[in-house]
Amino acid sequence: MSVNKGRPAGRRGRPRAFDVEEVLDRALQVFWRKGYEGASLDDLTGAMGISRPSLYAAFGDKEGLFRKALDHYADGPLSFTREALKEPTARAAVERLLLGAVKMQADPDTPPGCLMVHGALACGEGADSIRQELNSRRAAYEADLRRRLVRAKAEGDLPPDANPADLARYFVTVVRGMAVEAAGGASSHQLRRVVRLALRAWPE
Amino acid sequence: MSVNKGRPAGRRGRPRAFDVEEVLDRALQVFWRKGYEGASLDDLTGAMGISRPSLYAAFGDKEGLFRKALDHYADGPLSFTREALKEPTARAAVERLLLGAVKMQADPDTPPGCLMVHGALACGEGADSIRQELNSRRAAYEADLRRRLVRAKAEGDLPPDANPADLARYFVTVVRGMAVEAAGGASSHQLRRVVRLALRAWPE
DNA sequence: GTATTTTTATACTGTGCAGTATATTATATT
DNA sequence: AATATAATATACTGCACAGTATAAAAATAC
Repeated sequence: MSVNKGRPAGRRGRPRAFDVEEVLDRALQVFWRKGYEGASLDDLTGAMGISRPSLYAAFGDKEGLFRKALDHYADGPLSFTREALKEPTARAAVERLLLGAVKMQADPDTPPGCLMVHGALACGEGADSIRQELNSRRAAYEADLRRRLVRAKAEGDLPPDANPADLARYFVTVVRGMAVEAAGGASSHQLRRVVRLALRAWPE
Repeated sequence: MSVNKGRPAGRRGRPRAFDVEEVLDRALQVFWRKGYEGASLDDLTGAMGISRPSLYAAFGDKEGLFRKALDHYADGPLSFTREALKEPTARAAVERLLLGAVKMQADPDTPPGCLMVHGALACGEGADSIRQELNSRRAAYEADLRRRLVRAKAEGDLPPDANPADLARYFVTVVRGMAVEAAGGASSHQLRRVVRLALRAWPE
């Protein structure tokens, strides 16, 4: 209990015995598997390997911890979305987005499904601010895709009669449906076949 | 408190002061809006207008009540699925299935989304039997659609290279994605545009 | 070495939960 | 009318939960 991992000198007092990013990752796994309200503080502290007061000192409260875990999720498992949208063609971007979603949602090393879908639905009325946060984050991902498709249309990468807003909503709807299926036990093989069919809606 | 609505003679003792189907419908609304674990017994008894012991006497326990509410859901809001599959062509059946799902999920008179999707995700590990029940019920709906598409293929109503299992999974995935979107506030107008695109995957 | 500051360990608090015990009320039977 | 039976109303039980108070431990500052 005297590790003091590369902390800047000048910080007085007893040093933290844990690495914030590491325990955040453990917390993310718990929230991902159980949802916001389904994850109890005993679940969280048990998986994180820290005590309750340590958690509160480092993250504020359960909601603060969840928001930090959400950021961690966006920067880690969900980072493929940013990369996907950089593909040169809209078609390639969407294909990579869908297949990336499959890979993430059915990855055997992480809980099945999607934290944002699971979290938003598995969330009573008491945690309304959490639900709003998740809704707005999901809306932001849809908006990113929509902007990418608007750009594609301007570039002639999509036919003139294509509707970027409708297409974006359709594809994120498929992604969220796959999250439900993955949470129910669907395999990545099955979901890839869903992707293949979903892409047949592509405007040619 | 002495209504005694058409109960068969010979039932001794104080008669029920409530109608079972009616309070079941109230319970369904609560579960639909809040999920299985999110619905407390105070929520339920409050909406149903009956006392706690009456609930336990009539439905066993919370899980028993939920299962009865699920049956009520299948017989009511979800009954359109049986009708949809009776359409003469597979294409018409799927179209009616998707549009019926939109109507149900975005009906302003009922909670948004789908009880089975919401219930399965908003369900901690404590209620594992509930989750399994919902998973198997959802699988049953997918199987119904698959059988309808297998029949269509045998009748020449689908091309020989069409894959009924893949198509069924794809369309139920879209339906579940729409349930997530509806729970997040999507309108029926928006969801109908999703349906229009989803149907472009239809094998011609 | 002593004081100061921050983290940690343990144990607690109040609240909401599902389920139940007890007593009362309303009906049918006799 | 008296009795048996089933449903209701009220209040309770034990438990899990998020959050916290208190004191001990581990580091820096002087």
